[in-house]
Amino acid sequence: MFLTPKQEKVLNFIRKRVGERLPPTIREIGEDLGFKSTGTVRDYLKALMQKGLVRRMNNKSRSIELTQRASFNKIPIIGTIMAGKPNLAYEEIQGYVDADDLFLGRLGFDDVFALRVKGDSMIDAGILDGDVAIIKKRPDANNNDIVAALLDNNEVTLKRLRSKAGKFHLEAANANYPPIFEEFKVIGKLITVIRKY
Amino acid sequence: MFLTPKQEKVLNFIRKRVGERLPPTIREIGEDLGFKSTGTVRDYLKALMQKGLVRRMNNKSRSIELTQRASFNKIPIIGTIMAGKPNLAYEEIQGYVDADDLFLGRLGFDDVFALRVKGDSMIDAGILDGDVAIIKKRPDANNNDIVAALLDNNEVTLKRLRSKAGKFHLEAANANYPPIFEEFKVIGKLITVIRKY
DNA sequence: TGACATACCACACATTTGTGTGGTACCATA
DNA sequence: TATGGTACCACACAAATGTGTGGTATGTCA
Repeated sequence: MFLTPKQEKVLNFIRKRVGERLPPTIREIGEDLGFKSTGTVRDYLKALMQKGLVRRMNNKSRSIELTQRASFNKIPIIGTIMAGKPNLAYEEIQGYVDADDLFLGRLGFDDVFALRVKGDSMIDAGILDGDVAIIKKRPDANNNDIVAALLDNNEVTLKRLRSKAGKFHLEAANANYPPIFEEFKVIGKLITVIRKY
Repeated sequence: MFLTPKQEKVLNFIRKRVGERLPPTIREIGEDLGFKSTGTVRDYLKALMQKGLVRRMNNKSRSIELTQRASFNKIPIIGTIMAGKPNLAYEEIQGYVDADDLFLGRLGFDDVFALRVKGDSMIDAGILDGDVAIIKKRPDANNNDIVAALLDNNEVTLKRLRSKAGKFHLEAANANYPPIFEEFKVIGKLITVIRKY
């Protein structure tokens, strides 16, 4: 029991539109797929809803939503690098990564900001000069978390938070940098690192 | 000449809605901000359009679009880590990173896929076990690019592409791994690394 | 055969949504 | 004083959009 070819086409059109910008109206779907009746489109939507791929709100224009399962922003994980025999024709897809999720997750943007990393003090943690560090404010940072911290001299630095005998200090991930015991304030916690080549 | 506080509020509401799911209707904007007339909202939209922050289509529901400049998927770069005196109240924003851009750029999804990195063979390039590697197919890979390559034994590996005397081979970024001189086929080029904490 | 799913259409109607005109009020600047 | 921007409202109307009923036709499964 899965999608009929026509249902698949309707779903793909919705995916496309949702991905591009706006979810389509019922008539827009009909136009694209060559249906002359809105009723036809509604029949398809009903089917897709019953199969759990689509959600809608009553009397709201363009309120079609893709469920997790049907969501477009997914990148196939073909294999784990260094092992396995991935098939590039996407026939051996192991699962999906939600692109949005991968990036920011379900966080709002309000308490998230980015810092471009400069320097090599975290190089042993795989954080390189030029990387973008996504930081979440309102820190519930714990021991061993990598945090952005504000130092007394007004510098912001990315370091690992360590506690020793009940007291916190900061550690670089590079033997050339000594630990920091001076006063600091944690301003956020590292949640994601992104590097573009 | 920039935004009045009220205009800012309208823009922020639009940002929020666009980011969440659907661009709002004119009446939805009015409801949220306490305007009793659709005309009021249209006045604001007109102002935002004139300032180049918003685009719309005629007679299309929910067709409000944020322009590049006002786009929501932007994360402020407050400062460069390890230097500068960033103000967390977002008053010293140096620029913006487009979140979409940061992530995949304007690539389609067709020729992009993800691999989860396993192992430590690229650790000196700051690519750690568990990272997600975004790979672009149709490789125009050059010397020194990091590539996903298919080996003769059907394994896929992430390595740096090197040419020596007109011949290509693969190098790990970890002294414990010897270079690979056997046959291989480049299947894609590393364009982005993402790490979630 | 009956029941049920797929695969459509026509068409009326309700509701939502966008458009447009005209108005009031305040404040700054020329 | 006039002009123009900001900051609203009321209300009518048009257009887009969603809802719903009732059809036809085809095929499959029991």
